[in-house]
Amino acid sequence: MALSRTSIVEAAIQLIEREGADAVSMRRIAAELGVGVMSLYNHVPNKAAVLDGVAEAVLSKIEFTDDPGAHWTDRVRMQAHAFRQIAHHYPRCTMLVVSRQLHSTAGLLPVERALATLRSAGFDGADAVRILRLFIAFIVGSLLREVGVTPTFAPVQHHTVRAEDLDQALFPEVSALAPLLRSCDHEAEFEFGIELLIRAIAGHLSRKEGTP
Amino acid sequence: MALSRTSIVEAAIQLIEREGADAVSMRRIAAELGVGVMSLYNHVPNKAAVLDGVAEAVLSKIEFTDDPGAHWTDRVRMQAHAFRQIAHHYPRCTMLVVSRQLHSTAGLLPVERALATLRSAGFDGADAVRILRLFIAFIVGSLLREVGVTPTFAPVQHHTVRAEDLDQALFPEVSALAPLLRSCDHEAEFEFGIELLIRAIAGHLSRKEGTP
DNA sequence: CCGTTGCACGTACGGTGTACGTACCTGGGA
DNA sequence: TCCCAGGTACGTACACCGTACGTGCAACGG
Repeated sequence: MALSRTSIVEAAIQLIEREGADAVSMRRIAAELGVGVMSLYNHVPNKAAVLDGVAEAVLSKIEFTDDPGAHWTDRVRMQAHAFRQIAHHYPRCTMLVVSRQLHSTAGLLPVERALATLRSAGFDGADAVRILRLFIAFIVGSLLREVGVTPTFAPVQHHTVRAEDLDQALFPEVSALAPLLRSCDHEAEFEFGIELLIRAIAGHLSRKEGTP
Repeated sequence: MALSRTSIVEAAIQLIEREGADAVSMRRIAAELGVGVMSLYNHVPNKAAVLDGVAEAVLSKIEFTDDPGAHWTDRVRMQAHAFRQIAHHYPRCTMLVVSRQLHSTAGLLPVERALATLRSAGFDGADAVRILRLFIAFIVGSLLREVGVTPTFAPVQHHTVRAEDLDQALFPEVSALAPLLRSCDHEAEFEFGIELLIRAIAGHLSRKEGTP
């Protein structure tokens, strides 16, 4: 396969998913492609550009199956889940996506869809932007926890601290709720948050249109 | 000053805040302290431990002025803002705090306070944990946007894309709301999100206790 | 036919984390 | 008092990193 920007980015993605973000180096990418290190620089200005490309590529793989006829709450649900699904397909790359601010138009399509949905629901421009930012903050924060819990597919990774060696007098609630804190059904947590947010902004909407 | 783990971590914090996370290296830290590189390893096992120490130290500087007598909504507000204030004092380090999962008890005190507040408000254990995770996700996501917008205190950093070179036919909403998207009053956005979340969980609570 | 252009490549430089061996200085027993 | 054991600071060395630079080859337009 001919060397190209996209083939380099693709190799970087596979390398990240296989061995983690720390393993990414120009030399490793070149070896992956069976090519000299400096040949990469004929297609890519520097390493940062490769990482930008990774974020852009992953982001553009979100599958939006938007149905403009559905109720806006269902559309919001769909878009949130579509955004979240990339974290399952590319868990290691997700950290890159959320921790780099991108300079391309790749991230604009989700934004456009979301704003259109919110506007069609009846929110004015300012509220639509605010609410979009609220959802993005929640989704990004959730993804960060999910991928942080699998830093290197570590076997069992004792969540933070062993239960028995924390002072029950100093942390009564934490030790009482330790089992709940240790385990986390990410799917259910995400669902809970999204549903609560949707209800909240629905209330925000009806409150603005004139309290019923 | 005698070399020690805390002095090394403190030097790392100041270095990060002054020159950014990329500038952090064991050699730079040693130079900062006027000391040989390998002397650091008498007090710290490796670089990752230094970064863990930075996250732990920054997190432990949160000032909680919790008033157990206040209404639980006010206590939640206070704790959320206390958490957020570290992003203002240590913007560059914040990225480290949110992108590393920590293995110490430093992060447990905020968790304990939050759980106690939620329990006193009437939530059961499972809901308290869920709601705490919801708030953390929102706060972390918000901080990530705030610090991401000032990656290196860049002068004006054209937010994502210049307004004029995006296709208004492809992105009608984005281009129409461009001014709103470009500027962001982080304080106001955070306030909006927190208030909406508090109202939402208050509704969640009254709905569980028996709909009024 | 020749010149230009573009791509793959090797070498080299400064920087990184850290394993290892060495020297000092200090404290406690003989 | 002597002596030595341990902790601390240090220098050297190695493998790896990103990438600036110069070289050779193959394709193509004149």
